Amino acid sequence: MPPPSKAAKDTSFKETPFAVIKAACSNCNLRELCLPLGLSDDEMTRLDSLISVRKRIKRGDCLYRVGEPFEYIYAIRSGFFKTDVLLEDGRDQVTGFQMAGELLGLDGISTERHTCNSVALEDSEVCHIPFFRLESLSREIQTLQRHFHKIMSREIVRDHGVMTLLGMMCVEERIAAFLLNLSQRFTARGFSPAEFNLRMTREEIGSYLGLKLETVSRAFSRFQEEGLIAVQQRHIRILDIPGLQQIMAKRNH
Amino acid sequence: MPPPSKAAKDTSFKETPFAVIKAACSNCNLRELCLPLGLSDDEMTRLDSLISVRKRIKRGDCLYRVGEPFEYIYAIRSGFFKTDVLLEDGRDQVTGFQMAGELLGLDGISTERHTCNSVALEDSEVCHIPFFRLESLSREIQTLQRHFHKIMSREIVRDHGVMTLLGMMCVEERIAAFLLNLSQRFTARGFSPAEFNLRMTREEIGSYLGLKLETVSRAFSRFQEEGLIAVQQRHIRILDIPGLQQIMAKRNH
DNA sequence: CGCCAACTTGATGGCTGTCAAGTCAGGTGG
DNA sequence: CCACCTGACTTGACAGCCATCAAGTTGGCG
Repeated sequence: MPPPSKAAKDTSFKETPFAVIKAACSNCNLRELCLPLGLSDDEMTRLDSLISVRKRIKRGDCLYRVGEPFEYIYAIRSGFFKTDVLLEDGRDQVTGFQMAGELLGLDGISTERHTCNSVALEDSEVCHIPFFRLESLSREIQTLQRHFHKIMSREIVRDHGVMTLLGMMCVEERIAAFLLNLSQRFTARGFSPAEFNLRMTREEIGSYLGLKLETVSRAFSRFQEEGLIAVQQRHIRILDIPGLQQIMAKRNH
Repeated sequence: MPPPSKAAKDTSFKETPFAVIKAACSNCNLRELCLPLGLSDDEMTRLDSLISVRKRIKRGDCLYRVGEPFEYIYAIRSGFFKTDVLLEDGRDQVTGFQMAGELLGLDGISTERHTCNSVALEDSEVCHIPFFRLESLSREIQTLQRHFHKIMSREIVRDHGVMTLLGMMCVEERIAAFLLNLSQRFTARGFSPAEFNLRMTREEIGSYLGLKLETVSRAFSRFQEEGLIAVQQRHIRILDIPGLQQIMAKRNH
């Protein structure tokens, strides 16, 4: 395998004079979203020194699986993931979609084994952060400790949001919430809030939202008829963000 | 307000010669379930010194509310709580039920404001743990740090479980899962696995499980007809634990 | 060009929500 | 002590939403 370089997937190699930039937090454009948020240059260097491994994950491959020993927290450098859990009878549920700058693997801390599968939905790159060394470092760097705790807490709050979505929202509310959430996260990464490509199938969206794929498809079609969005396969244009927000605000009963 | 003492609610004062035992982790019978797990005597004393306040919460009162500044993590010393979130239109959802030895308030770390309400479902007693001092101490005591991280991670895993429950289980599976979970948690606290009183209404159970109260009631009645449980208002006797487990194991489709 | 996975759309049925009426248990005041 | 009241719970009838089943369409890729 060739050594990974930041520009490996760019078509315009000439625009990147430093083709073999060492991937590091300090020169990562996600540092304001990811773990290093708020660290001084010196502290960031110390965090960098933990991260010995950065790995490519091909679309469809697993980053980790249920039951595997837990050792690393993973930071997504580029790409897109889903996590899912399987019931013994074969049914499975997507528990989240993760994008660049977000952390994977927090579920494994509790039992020191992973409790879900993490699958790349497109070719991706992740930083391996040895968890026990991260704990050591966060005993020394208060800012790092605080930020890590906030990330874990944010995950809990996010899960509560999904629980309310699954517990009391109707189809249209779930889909609107899903689209607005994606839009917001793309925006935070410097992409368009109104136009993006879905990385997941209708079935995966449905699994995440507690719906069947046909129901997801129908909701997209209905939103399109109403002029809220334009859908073409996985390409989404949001035409009326306030309209989507209103769907969630109005009580249907 | 009189200083709380461990025996204050006992009817048999004569059996407790030390009527004003200082409530402390080191003499708390929940220390193996709660935050101090694995600490040495010395370390436990240091944790004790953080916990200046222990407070009674009356049934129906809030421990904290959405939007309040976050300052403490709370350990339940006795009693029973629910957490819930409100949507702007008035709908609300129970996100969890907490019992003795469990922590409350982890949701607040992320934004330093609470994101849910915590309500006592019976007269309860909680230890107030100043979070920022807990962070300091966990920078010094590795065992405490590790255990706190495990508790947060466990909360994430628990939430994933609720998401699968809400996303793909039918009514009977949800109710069976709910009863088995309660049974297991009562057992861990030295109570009967098969017989207990529910602290919450049918409506609160339904809200937690994404169902209406009538649906919960009907499911209880059906389980009773099938000889799986005996229900009388809030008193539950589980007659056939394997039977309940089977409901979750068999794929209905 | 043809295949296949992903997606769309329609028809139908079942589960669970909704509405309504009635029961039960606990607490209060006469 | 009993009547009454209230909140919680149970049960039935019905309806609506979403799952299911089925058939067709689209787009990517070998």
